Amino acid sequence: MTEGVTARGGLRERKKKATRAALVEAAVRLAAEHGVEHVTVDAISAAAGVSTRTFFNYFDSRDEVFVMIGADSGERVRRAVLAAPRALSPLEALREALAAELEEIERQRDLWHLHAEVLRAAPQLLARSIGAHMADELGLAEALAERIGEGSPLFTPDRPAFSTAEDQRRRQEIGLYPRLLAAVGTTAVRVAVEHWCVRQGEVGFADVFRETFAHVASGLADPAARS
Amino acid sequence: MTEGVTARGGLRERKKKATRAALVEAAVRLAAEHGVEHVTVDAISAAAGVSTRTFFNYFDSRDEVFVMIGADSGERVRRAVLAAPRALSPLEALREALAAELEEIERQRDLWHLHAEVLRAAPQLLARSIGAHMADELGLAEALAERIGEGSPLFTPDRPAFSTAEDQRRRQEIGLYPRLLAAVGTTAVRVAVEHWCVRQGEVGFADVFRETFAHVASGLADPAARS
DNA sequence: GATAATTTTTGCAGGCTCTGCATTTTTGCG
DNA sequence: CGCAAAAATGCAGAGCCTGCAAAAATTATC
Repeated sequence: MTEGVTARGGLRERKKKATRAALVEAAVRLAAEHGVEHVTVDAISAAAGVSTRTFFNYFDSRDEVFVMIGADSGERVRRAVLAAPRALSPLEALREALAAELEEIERQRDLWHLHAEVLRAAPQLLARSIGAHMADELGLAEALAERIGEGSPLFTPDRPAFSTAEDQRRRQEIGLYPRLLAAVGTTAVRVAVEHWCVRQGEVGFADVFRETFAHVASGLADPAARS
Repeated sequence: MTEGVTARGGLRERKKKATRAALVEAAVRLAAEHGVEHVTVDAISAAAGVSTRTFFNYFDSRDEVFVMIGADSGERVRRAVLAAPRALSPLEALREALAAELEEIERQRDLWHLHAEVLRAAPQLLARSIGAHMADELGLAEALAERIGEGSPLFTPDRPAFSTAEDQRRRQEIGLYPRLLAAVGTTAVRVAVEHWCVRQGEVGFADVFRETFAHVASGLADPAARS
């Protein structure tokens, strides 16, 4: 296997991370070559050197292996939102937190580009990817609510992502504004990424990102109607 | 079968609509009773009085039957956007178009409430539902682009929703602003609906909807910082 | 009204996804 | 080394989904 430079945690933990990464990489590589639909769990598992059954010990479904990139993005963004200078408005704080995270992702350019290509050719998976992000959305809304000072500090940085029954209760505690902020923020990121993917090469991502948030901050005023 | 009062189209066409509706209703009813996960395609088909194989002639996947409500919403919204008075800003035009469609949906209250309950208990399906709406998003962006006057009039009201290869090309024709507008608009609707579901009974949906779009129009300014 | 053409339904075979359970292998530790 | 915990594996089985060809239903035509 690949040699883990980071010796954090026991060998057991490192091996699990390695296996997971191997599965993701094998899956994305195979998908880029043969098309997502023609990649079976058997093939992914074989390429990663584990049994088919083991695959399902790591991922709940076949599709999940294609969308599980940046699994810990959510937590970093939440922390950044809470740590942002209080001089920033909520929207600005969110913008900066997301911008920082996107720079982080840019650093793993290659794998991410391959991933983006795979997802772009598979709208069905893109949908599920959005769904995965939606788990983050609720946590992000909580972080924003706490930053704004609304409600009690029920935020705990690392928390299981999905828990239907629990979510229900948590949703009730959060106001409309923080939730809208979180939702629109992630939506803006998605649109920026999509738009940038389409115009790849023409413009830098940072520019697209800034422009997108400028539109949002202006209340989506008609850019054609300059007065 | 149920007697179609509307005699439009041949018997064949009416029967297909009836079968589809029967499948949806059976699915939702069974899901509300036993939980989505425990409803098999066999059970749905049996309850609707058709074979299992026939189910898959109507829906591409088991999940689709749970999210296929308001399938023609997208087209109506697009038409409304194009028909809106030119005095309205793009965001206002979109808001009014969506508001009208939501009123329309409210009219089929019962089935929709059951549906909402089923989806709320199944985040995985909610994700797919969002995905289904995303197909509309692109078409909505086109309609908005045309209304704004940007680019050529490539909008044709009724068009197949999904066509991966084709989408690619269409995306390139649309600017960032219309796409962002479409995405944020549908996101705002989603947040409004979710928030309203959680606070059911406390407030009317129309109020939540107005408040949500007011936030968006204000550029998501901090409502706590009144100056 | 009977027959032909078209569409829809259906059964069936088969592959893939995913789960539970028992077993084997690996790892952590004294 | 030997023992306990954790992970990987094999296997059986349910369920999802897709071609394909035969059967049934609807529409068109005479």
